[in-house]
Amino acid sequence: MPAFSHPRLGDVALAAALHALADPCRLAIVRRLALGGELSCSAAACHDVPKSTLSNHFKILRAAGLIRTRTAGRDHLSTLRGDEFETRFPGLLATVLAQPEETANAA
Amino acid sequence: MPAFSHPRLGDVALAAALHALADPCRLAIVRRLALGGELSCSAAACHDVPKSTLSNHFKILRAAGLIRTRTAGRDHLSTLRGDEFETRFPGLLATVLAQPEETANAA
DNA sequence: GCAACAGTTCAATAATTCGGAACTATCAAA
DNA sequence: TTTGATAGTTCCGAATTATTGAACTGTTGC
Repeated sequence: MPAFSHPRLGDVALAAALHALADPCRLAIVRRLALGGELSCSAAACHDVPKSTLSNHFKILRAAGLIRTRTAGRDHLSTLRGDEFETRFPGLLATVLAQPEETANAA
Repeated sequence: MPAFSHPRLGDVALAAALHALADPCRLAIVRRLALGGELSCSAAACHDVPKSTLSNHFKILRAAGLIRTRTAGRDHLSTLRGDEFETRFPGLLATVLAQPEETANAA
């Protein structure tokens, strides 16, 4: 794996960004990354998501310009592209992350 | 058509809301509604989207709690559920609408 | 009545997504 | 180096979702 391809944020469409965030598993990953630090694919594990699906989620997040992934041995560590994303889509990530942790069911 | 079913905002998941906004055609509809007023299905017309597709887009927006639709003769007029949506997802709609009009291509 | 129009629903097709199995690459130990 | 376990990706068939023409419902106006 000779490094990953990361889009320039200018090439990311708003629809792609929203789509990437519109998935509970991907959003959970982004939330964790927003706390800081790097996250390996396996450490991300939303409940029982298979490896291949998880790998695909990371790919989508990468394509949306949300994360940057580097290879470290056999791990692929990802970090948020927070500042860049903020520049491209001002306020978007912060607003989404500010939403209640999900459990949408008020009476 | 005995009126439409509109979810309580408390029953709308964040993922559903983001998904609804993650489509250029639907987002264009929401942008127009955000300017105020009601919009009929046919008046919404994004370029060359067929009626059935458009109808489905409205259905998705309705299910996401973004719009309310009422019947007026043979027209189905929709309005934004702006305040309710804002209460459920603080800042979300405003932030999305504040994003550049789309044409993501800087060098 | 009839014809035109606004939208929805249905059904078939197209496009995405999911996930198991196979594969690649790294690390650790002997 | 060889063996074995681990981290991730890729491949590809299955399940899900999206698209859209055609048929249908209800409305308006003649």
